[in-house]
Amino acid sequence: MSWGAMAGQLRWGGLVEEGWRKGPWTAEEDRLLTEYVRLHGEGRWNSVARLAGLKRNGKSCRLRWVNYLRPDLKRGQITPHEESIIVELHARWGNRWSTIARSLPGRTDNEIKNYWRTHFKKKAKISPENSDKARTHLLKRQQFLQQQQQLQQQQQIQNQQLLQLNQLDMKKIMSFIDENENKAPFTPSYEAGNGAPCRTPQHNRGAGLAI
DNA sequence: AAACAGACCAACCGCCATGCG
DNA sequence: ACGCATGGCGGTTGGTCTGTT
Repeated sequence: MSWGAMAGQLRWGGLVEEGWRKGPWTAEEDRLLTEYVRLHGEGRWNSVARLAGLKRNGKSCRLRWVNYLRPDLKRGQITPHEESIIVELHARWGNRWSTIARSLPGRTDNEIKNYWRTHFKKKAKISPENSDKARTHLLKRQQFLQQQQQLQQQQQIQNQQLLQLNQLDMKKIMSFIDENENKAPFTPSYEAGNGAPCRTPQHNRGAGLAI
């Protein structure tokens, strides 16, 4: 565990009122949530705690999935093209981040919001005398981020290949379950048992789910 | 080498909209 | 029509990382 995660757990005290955990997510929690969504689909977030054995409230689970775990997320630096779209759409819609995010596949409202705040909100504060410094600073940082992005892209390709393999496996498992439903009970290691994969269309109205 | 400043981003909170009984 | 549960959205906070002084 990283120092950050440790600090987070110390700060948040692990368990809080009603037994819900707060603070940074662990790899194990991510795994449980991913597994839950793969089996039950998105939605019914308040059931996640019960069904996946997570000590997180529904809101926290949804946020984690939407902003971080979704397989279709495009990680890494915002491209100049995306930036121009953000600028244009912000001029049109203002701070309607989820609306803007709908026009940028793979980007979340949170990501765009953060990007806007750091790149544009503060630009107004940059005075002429220190704008050069800021520019070179930004340039160096962007070079660094570009390197990071290349690494992440490589990793993402590997992850997607892995995911495809997993999905194939899941299909096999699900068809196996279907075939054997009345023969032998399938008991995964976590509680996925009450069989209510309720993903209604009306639950997909938010930006996070729209592609 | 250490202190500091700023950028970045994950995660939380509160409010609001919607669906359902 | 009403109240409750749930989910979505925007704003904010706080920790980490990196570059600068």
